[in-house]
Amino acid sequence: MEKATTRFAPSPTGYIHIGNVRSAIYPYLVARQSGGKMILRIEDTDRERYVEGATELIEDTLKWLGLDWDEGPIVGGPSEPYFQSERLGIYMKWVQKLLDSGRAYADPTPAEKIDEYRKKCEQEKVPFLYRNFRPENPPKWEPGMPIRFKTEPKEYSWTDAVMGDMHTGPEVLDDIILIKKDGYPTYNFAHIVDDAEMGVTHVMRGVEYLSSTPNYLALYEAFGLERPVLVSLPHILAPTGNKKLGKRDGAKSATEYRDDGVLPEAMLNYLACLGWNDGTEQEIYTKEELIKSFSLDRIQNSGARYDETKLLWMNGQWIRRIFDEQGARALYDRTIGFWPAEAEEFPEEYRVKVLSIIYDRLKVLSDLKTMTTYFFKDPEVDVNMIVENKFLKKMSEAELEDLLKTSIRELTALEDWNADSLQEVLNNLLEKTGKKPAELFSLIRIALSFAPFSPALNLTLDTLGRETSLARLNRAAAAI
RNA sequence: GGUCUCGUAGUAUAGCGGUUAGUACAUCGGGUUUUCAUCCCGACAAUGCGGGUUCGACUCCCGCCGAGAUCACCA
Repeated sequence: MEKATTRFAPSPTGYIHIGNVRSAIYPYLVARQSGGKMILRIEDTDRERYVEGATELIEDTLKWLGLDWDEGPIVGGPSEPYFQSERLGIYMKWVQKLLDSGRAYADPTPAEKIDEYRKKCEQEKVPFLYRNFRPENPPKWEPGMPIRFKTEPKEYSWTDAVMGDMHTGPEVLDDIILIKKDGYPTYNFAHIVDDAEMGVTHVMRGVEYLSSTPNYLALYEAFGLERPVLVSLPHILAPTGNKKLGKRDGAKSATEYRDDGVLPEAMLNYLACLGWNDGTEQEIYTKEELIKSFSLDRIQNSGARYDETKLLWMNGQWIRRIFDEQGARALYDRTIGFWPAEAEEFPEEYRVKVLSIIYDRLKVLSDLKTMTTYFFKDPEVDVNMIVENKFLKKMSEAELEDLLKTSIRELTALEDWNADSLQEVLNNLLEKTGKKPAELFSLIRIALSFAPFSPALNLTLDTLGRETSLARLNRAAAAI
């Protein structure tokens, strides 16, 4: 495969929400698959929408997901600078070529005049094409004047890697603005220049650019540039409605998911497989597997709906996978910052042990905060949880107290306190008391944790330790 | 309105003229000595509509309907 040079070229207008990060993932996969390069370019030509700090947010997101770039901010590269706002001279140089060859012109027409033309067309119900109102004798360009492309109406055919063969007539071509009156280039112009200068082979972007493609084709032609591979990425749709996912739908930033305890592996996996599949029934992919099996022609060509439930399911899968394949310690390293405050006072070994008995219940790492508190702090005794429990409510309070005391006695007698021996004691208790597991175990479980759920009883007892376990059971027995 | 794109279960998708239309999430049952979860088993559930072409159409063609994108000195 030819080495591909791809780029992710976001505008620093705020955080990038998950609907957008997929357009960073696919270029990355293409670049890595071919052994080529991935470029990060910041398209900051709109000074009004520019948001301070947005570039750092973008960089953070990419780094978190493990999408490293070979050229761009921080790492530099042969085509520096990678901020469009610092490349103004380059754009002027390119536009000058067009000015010289008569393929671009300075446009002195005031905005009001343009509005007038547009309204006139609306009234006459004909499409508004600026090229029909081109100034006859454009002046020599001077700062403060926009520069337009002088288009040649004609038909264009091209192949979009996702959408297939495309064809359009001359009616879609117009004299687009190349340089704005503030001296900054438009996206339409700047990305052509930058992609050419940076050797980009695959232009991957959202489908919203599909209809402007003929204008880009005209520009490539005017410059004598070879067309890159054009790739239109369908939108990710909001959970409801048929609109593309956006911040208004509450689309979170990738970093918010990170802060909730979604693993980057899961996020990458989910997003990559939203609207793409390799034809097999595989669901869980590592980054390496994605790089290996990704292909542009298997990208779906209709929008895909964002489904957070599936993301969370996938995150659970990844949590278990890391635990199973890399061990408790590896998963623990990912949980720093997600524990309840009280956990800090306990040794790390203890937290690892807690993690290893509850990890299969986690959907997101922040679940640790609510699910593990009773391992670090004595829970408040709530007798109602015992007497109203569906398995226990048929027993009298005296009976419950007696059952608990019997259990305490047997457990106290146990010298070697470990998961296996505890299970033996519990089994013996079952036999001795003639109770069902649902009854006996529920009672002990609640007396220990006063939580809606907890891990297997012997593991909970073992982790809590002999002293704490017995103290809690006694406390509960006294309260009944 | 012009131009372009899309249309398989609630969701994401497989399929590429002949299948009991497969898989995953979700939902609903059941199982694994308590709960929650994991895991396992099972159930429900789809080719937008109408015409062709063909022995045969989810698949090819046309029309309709529905959805989306775009028509900026925003990207």
